[in-house]
Amino acid sequence: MPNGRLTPRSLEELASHLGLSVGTVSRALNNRPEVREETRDRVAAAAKKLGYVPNHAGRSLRQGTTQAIGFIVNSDTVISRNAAVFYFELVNGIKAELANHKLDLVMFTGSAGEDMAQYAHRLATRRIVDGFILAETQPFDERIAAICSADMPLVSFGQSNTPGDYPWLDVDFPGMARDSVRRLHRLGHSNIAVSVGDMDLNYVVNFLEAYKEEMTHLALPLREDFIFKTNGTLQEGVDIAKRIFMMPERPTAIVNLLDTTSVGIYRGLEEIGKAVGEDLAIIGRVNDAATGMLNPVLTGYDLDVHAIGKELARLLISIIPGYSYAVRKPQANTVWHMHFTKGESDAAFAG
Amino acid sequence: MPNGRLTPRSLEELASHLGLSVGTVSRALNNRPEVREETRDRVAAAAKKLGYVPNHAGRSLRQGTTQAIGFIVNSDTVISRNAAVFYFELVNGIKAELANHKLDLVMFTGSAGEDMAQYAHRLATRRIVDGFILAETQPFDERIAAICSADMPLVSFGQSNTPGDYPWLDVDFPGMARDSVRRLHRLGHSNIAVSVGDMDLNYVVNFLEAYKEEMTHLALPLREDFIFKTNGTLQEGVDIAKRIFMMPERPTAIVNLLDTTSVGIYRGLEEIGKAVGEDLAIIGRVNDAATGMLNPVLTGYDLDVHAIGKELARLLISIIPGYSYAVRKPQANTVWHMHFTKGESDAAFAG
DNA sequence: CTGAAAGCGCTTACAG
DNA sequence: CTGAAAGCGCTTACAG
Repeated sequence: MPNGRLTPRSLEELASHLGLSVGTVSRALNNRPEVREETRDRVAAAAKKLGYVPNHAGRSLRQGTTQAIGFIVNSDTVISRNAAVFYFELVNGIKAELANHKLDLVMFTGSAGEDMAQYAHRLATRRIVDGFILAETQPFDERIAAICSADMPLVSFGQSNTPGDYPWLDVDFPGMARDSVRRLHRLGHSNIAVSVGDMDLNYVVNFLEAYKEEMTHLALPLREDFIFKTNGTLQEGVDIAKRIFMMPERPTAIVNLLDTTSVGIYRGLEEIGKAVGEDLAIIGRVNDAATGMLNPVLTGYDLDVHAIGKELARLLISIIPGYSYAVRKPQANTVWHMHFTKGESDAAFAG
Repeated sequence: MPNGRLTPRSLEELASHLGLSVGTVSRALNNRPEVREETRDRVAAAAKKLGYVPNHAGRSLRQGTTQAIGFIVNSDTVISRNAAVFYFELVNGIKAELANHKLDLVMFTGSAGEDMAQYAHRLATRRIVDGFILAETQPFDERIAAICSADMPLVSFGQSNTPGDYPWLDVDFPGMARDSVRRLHRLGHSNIAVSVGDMDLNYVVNFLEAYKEEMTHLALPLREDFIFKTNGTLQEGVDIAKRIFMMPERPTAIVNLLDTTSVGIYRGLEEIGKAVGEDLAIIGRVNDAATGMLNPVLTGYDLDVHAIGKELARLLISIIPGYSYAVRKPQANTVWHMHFTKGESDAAFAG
């Protein structure tokens, strides 16, 4: 290589080192059938030994493809900071699947004060990746419009009302709301409260809607003061517990959408000397890291986040042109069901 | 645009739409002084209206630059999952600074079973970004060698013994260890324990080393069973608390490197009916999300993570060729001091 | 002030 | 089976 460098910076350098043309070297590296086996081996050995890696921009420009997938997530709100662990796990799942197709994952985090729609548009039109997985969908989500209008393959994690030709995968949070209300109702509870997070997020809206529907359907009291809105901090959970026991007609059960709220409520009840279960039945999201240590054991719903990541990646691959070899029938619009575990926090109504 | 598309896919399309040459349009978009103001305005208006964004591969290939920075972090270990929130906040800080230079940030997360050195080598040689910020350095870190050998600008968050021409920023965890031991010693404690995380990480090693040095220096007992190693789960913190009170000659104080360990110890002490402070003095990492709710208030050290992110970005920019306009004297090798807050968890030795 | 042309590093029809 | 050449979308000396 020039000036004593070990690693070739271009095919040109590698080719001249081998006494071959760039075309042949390129074909060899890409395992084209037409190249002689001996040549292929020689090229592969040299590339490996010298540490040659194709220049990304060159390949990308020529092929119109980048061999990478983008994952877009916000990083500024309190909600997403609580969700940080969740997203790291999701990313691991996505990567596990992408690795089968030699695709890389890059993560784009939007931050405070940034116009996410504009950011998404820039990412999409720059063609920096071959497709996007988009998290934290909103009821109307301009990021989706931006990506679709750039004709980029897209899978959204969470539904949205924004129209477009993209598959989504959504967790069945409405099912969690309905089942929880029914279960508590069967246990004799009528005054069933709910706590939710940021109402800008589509899944939060849907969860709350399902709660209301089920309460109405069972002719249970639907009261504004039984609906607690939080930003997902522990402290808010503590406060909810305390507030509940200052209400003249208080809820005897609560369903929490966010795991941190459940943890906070446990703590709040302890502070005011009330018992989880007997004094307030709780159903929530179960999750080793956050609620795994709660005592009594939290009754609720958990998710195999890693598996969700893999499925999102599969969905995306199925719609990226050029990966049709990998296409099982594109299973658009997947509803992902949650897994219920009976714990000790949902005692029967004490009367 | 061809076939009714609104957004031009190339300069060529935009230029012919405007009746100009690609060269002129390119110069106008890049605000070159030589283009006539009227032309520049006309081009800018059309680009904005039609939503033109330059193709990334084309620009990158020509300029040899990508206008993006990479942030590399692991995502598989328990430690990093605890650190997820930390890294999201760090990323926000990095982005805030990069935005001043019109640089994007992309995050690369390594996952289980992946050879990180190989991954780093691939990223670096592919020239997918203009420089890297590397987190979670190890005492010997092959990722650093891989990036340096590809001549990519690099800043490491945390020192490493791996040689190379790169600046680092390291938090003064050794200072935390020394100061904590001294403080507890002044309060009358001799049996001072310590808890640490993954010994593969450089900062953990350095923290422990400093603890040992200070204990030795003050002629305090340096015992293997006073050193607790954890993976950073709450449960391990709980267990540490319980184990301590089963020891024949037990520590009367402990310094925790990980915030989750402090939270776990509080909980463990409560379970066995011991009091934070009186029964066991605790100094730890203070951090709103994890330890903000502890009662009594945790004495310890906190970090302005957002500011660290900004500083890392500044360091990196100062060494990227072409950004010399932004160079304040490159302040390599920054030791970042922690901020101490007196709480209520470090009571004096009770005798 | 603008246009025509070269060239960044690849891949891939097209010849041979 | 291999080489020579075109072209992906940009930027930038070089002319005019």
